[in-house]
Amino acid sequence: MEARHTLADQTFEQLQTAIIQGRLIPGSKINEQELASQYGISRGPLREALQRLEQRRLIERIPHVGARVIKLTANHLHDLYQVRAELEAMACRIAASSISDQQLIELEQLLDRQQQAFQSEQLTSLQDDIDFHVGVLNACGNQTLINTLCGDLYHQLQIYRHQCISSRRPLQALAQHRQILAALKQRDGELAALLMRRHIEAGAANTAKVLAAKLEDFQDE
Amino acid sequence: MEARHTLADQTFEQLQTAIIQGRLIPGSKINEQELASQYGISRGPLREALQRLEQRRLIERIPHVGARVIKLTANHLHDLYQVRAELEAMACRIAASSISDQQLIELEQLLDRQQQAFQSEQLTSLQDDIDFHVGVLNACGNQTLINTLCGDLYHQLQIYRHQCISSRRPLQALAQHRQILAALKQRDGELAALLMRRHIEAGAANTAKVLAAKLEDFQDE
DNA sequence: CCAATATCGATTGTCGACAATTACAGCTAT
DNA sequence: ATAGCTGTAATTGTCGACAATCGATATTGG
Repeated sequence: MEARHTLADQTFEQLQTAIIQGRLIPGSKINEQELASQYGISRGPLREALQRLEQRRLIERIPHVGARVIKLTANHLHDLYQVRAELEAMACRIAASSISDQQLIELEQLLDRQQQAFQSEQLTSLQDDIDFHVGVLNACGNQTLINTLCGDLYHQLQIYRHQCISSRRPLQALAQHRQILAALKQRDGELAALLMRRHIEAGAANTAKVLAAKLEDFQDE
Repeated sequence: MEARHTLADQTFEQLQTAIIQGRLIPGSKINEQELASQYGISRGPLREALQRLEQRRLIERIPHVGARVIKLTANHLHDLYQVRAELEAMACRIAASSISDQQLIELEQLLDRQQQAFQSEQLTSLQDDIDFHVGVLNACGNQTLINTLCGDLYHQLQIYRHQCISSRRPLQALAQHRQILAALKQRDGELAALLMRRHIEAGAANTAKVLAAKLEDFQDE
């Protein structure tokens, strides 16, 4: 509950989750007046929120014309995952030589909790996967790398992952996370990077398949 | 002269160059009222410009407190160049297999023009170096990669590069650019990536050295 | 004399109204 | 009937003023 208690920030967060969850459908136009009164605020803070969404590439704005939610395309998805794989592999390579024993323990505990939660509830959350990746990221210590992934790319990715919930394979993902963690433990950066790249590419292929099916259905535009 | 003719955009551009050129000194506080009247506009558009500068990490804002220009630190510089090297090496790897003959020719012509300009005027512009890198980037075709570098990282880097004009070695840089281009011509992605990484790391070391000297002088805080 | 607190000034956040630009509808002319 | 133009309505950009919050100074109690 990270409260930056300003209306613009709150509205930004709400709009972001609305977009990620698909409540604001991709490609639809955004009316400032309408949204503002809908959220019970003025157009000032709303415009600030919209601008931040634009910088995160969740919406597209044209001066004097307006804002639209971004559309989902196979190309965009491909580009996103390609950059993500490269950067997270890099994070692994760095983290392997800089991660602390404490951080290693925390990551292991995180995976244990997730495995336990899965065995009992049998349902997995998208957040679980993200938590592990963010953990590795933080361990690498490169703030620019962290900002680039957490501040920009992850939010765009979440749109696709939420739209394409897919036949996700949480057990497989969990096993891959354990492999990556083992490599980090052994300070084998190259192996960790390789495993991370494969893990992400598997997820990309999976998401892309579901997206293709979805785009097939909506033959519109 | 890419005109997005809205006051907020114009002000954003002007403020950005002001920061990059060091006219707004790093770490200094920003007064909205003062800046607004200085640019002859209202606080509305100015705040939009400030917010975009914040997203590009050229300034830092705290709610109800205000905005400050970012400070230059050796750590930040290191992180920036590390990510940049990785991403541009990646761009080379992709571009090697996707660049068109036309694009190859244009890059060569660009380098020819730069060499000619250098031989006649004996002075080199920072923009020349950027132009080549952007050219390679565009050739790779990954829009996410392009956005990440051009939209975020480059602007932060330019602050350091402008502050640390350094004993730049334009001839050496030009030669390295030619080597990279040659590798691209031969469709040797791995070689191009390697050369690009070395080229960037050389620039990083150079800039870091100058920055260290600068920080030595300003022993403040 | 120092510390904690209250008050004041300054700065930021928010609002409603006005100006500028665009999109659409209807009309005219070919 | 369609292409181009024109006027109007709707939407976005901009402004000035008000409200909320923070930092610094002054004050009071120990």
